Amino acid sequence: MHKDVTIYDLARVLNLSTATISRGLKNSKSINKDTAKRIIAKAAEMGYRHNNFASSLRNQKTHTIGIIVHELNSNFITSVLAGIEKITTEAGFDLIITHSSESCKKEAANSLNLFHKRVDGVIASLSFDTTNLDHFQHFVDRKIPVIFFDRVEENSEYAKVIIDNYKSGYQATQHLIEQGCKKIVIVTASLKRNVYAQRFKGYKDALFDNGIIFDDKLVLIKDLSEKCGIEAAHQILEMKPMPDAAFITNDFSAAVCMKTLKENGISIPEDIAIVGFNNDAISKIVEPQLTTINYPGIDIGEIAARNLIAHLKGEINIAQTNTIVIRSELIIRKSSLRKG
Amino acid sequence: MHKDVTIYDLARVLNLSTATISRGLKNSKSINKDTAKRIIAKAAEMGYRHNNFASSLRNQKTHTIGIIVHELNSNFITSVLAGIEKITTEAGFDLIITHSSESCKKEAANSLNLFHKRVDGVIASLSFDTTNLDHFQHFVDRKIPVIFFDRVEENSEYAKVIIDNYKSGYQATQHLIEQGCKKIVIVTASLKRNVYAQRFKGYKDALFDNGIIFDDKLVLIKDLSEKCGIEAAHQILEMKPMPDAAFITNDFSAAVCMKTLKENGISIPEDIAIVGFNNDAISKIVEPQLTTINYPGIDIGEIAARNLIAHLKGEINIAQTNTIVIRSELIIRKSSLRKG
DNA sequence: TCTAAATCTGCAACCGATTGCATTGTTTTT
DNA sequence: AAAAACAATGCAATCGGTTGCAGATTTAGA
Repeated sequence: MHKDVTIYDLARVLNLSTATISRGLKNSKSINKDTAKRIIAKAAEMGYRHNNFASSLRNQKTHTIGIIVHELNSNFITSVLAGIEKITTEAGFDLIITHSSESCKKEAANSLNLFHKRVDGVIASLSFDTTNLDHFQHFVDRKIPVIFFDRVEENSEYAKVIIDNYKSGYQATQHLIEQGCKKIVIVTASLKRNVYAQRFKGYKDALFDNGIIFDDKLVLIKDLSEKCGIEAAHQILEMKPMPDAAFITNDFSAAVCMKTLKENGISIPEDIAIVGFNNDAISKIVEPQLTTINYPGIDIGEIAARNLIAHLKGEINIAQTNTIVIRSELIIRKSSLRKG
Repeated sequence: MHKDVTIYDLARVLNLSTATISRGLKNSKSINKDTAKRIIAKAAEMGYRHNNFASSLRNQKTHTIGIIVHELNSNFITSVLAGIEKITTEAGFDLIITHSSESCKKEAANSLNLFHKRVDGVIASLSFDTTNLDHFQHFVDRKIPVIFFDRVEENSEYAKVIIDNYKSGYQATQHLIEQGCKKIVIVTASLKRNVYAQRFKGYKDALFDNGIIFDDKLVLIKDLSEKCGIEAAHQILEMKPMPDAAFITNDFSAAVCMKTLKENGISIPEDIAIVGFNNDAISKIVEPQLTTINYPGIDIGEIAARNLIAHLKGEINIAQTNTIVIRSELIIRKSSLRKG
């Protein structure tokens, strides 16, 4: 096993100082071009690799951005990651991706881990059961920028990139009403999480604006898992009269729910119209295809990353740009089409 | 913005040497218990955080394991990650997760990045188009252990954790034959990748053992994307006579393919029986539910991580344990059931 | 030819934690 | 009471790269 080659080795072999080597390796303008070329060639020849620790220790910069997400297995999250990667790679930043499996405890552990790894900045989307942001405080104390996306804490001072969940919830509900639906169930998750709270608010307001009386027995708060979809279906089946529409704020749950309903002899959209949320791949595979809300993960990722990096370069201050709202849209498919 | 607290600060405040502080913080036995307690209390009070760089620089160890996977958005991968996390967290290792989006180039970049971050070990699953492992050579040169799982290079010297793809392919095909199928299409991906090559071999041998002549017009090599599922369906529809079974080596593609076939008036499993691979969530949602091969991601992740860590601790040498095979099983659902 | 400016390169301190060895003080043994 | 054993702490070098400043060399200008 050969030991690692260091700039000291290069300095010795090339008969130069470590200062010159260090500068030569990063093409500093104050180094003779030929010298720099020789240094780089010799470094390659000897298999030199830059030591991030030494340089991070010295620079107090890691050129690394930490990501905290609730889960990895959704189209939305992976497209956000793709967007983030595009921008950070261009800017020469590395990523450390962590996921909290919807657990606040794990989220806090990840946050601490990234803190210890001394990331230069953080991009995060909160877990289900996160109710406060104390575990991000260490970043604030050390002036390490944090941007949240999608799942955020609305009244916090942190920068955020989100979609208009209120509008989306309103649109989805309005669409169902326009299809002639009058008794609309909403299946969603903890209203403590902004995304669900806002969608719910949109739902409620759309009902009100159309003169439909809100009924809290039609609100099913669940965890949007597979089990949740099945349970929701059974609860819907037991309601008398049965609702004529369901707004389920997650495509996977919507798919499971639809399937369960169909197994019980219900026709979609004839007996009940369904709208999901996310435009996951599954929404195009279920039968009938699922009406849903599409929102561009890639753009959200790019914008979050771009702002974070601009902040790190001192070009902007994200503490000022508090909230960025990205467009989203209703995609109408068969699961909700009862007219024409 | 306050500067970071270091052991020098603690030493000054407590009137001790940095050596004592360092030892006290990690509860070294050679330190007076009371002193240690004072140190730890003061560290907490002053907001001291351990500097990983300084310590990694000194120790030449990062206590971090790098992960390279092709994609993040599959059940299988996320359960492998869960398994890895369980073990590494217990052992006090951190993870850096990277994904190569099925691109060998990106895989190489990730590998280099992890190398520069000086991970202590690597766990990887190859991308689609990776044809050689040169970009992992730097790890070998520096004696950094690498374990591959699932997507591996069969004839390499690296340690691997895999399932018996040959047996699974054989079982799937045998099952279709037992259902009375005679003309069985296989839809799969590049046969350069071990998993697909082995499944294909199992398919071929099962045909042979049952006296069915292999026909290479029934082999559709694709990329297992959404488009692929649609294309495969159309190719199947055009074959005369139409095949009575399809073994599609990925659940998502199988789902899309089934859907397309159904849209064209084909009944499943009556007209054509379908078997997928992976036991993804989608396999239970499509109609009819999809017969598939299940294999335990969690176990694969745990075993890979356990072996890697044991190697790092010097307990075993993974260079000797060349290949570990994990059980897998056929899960029979409606999509292939033509008999009783 | 002499000075001023420009171009290169080197010196040496620094980033923060670790650890073998030495030192000091305390307790036990004889 | 002196010697030996032990416990607790400190000294100082080390890991590898960076950078302000100074010094050396070359080039340009007068």
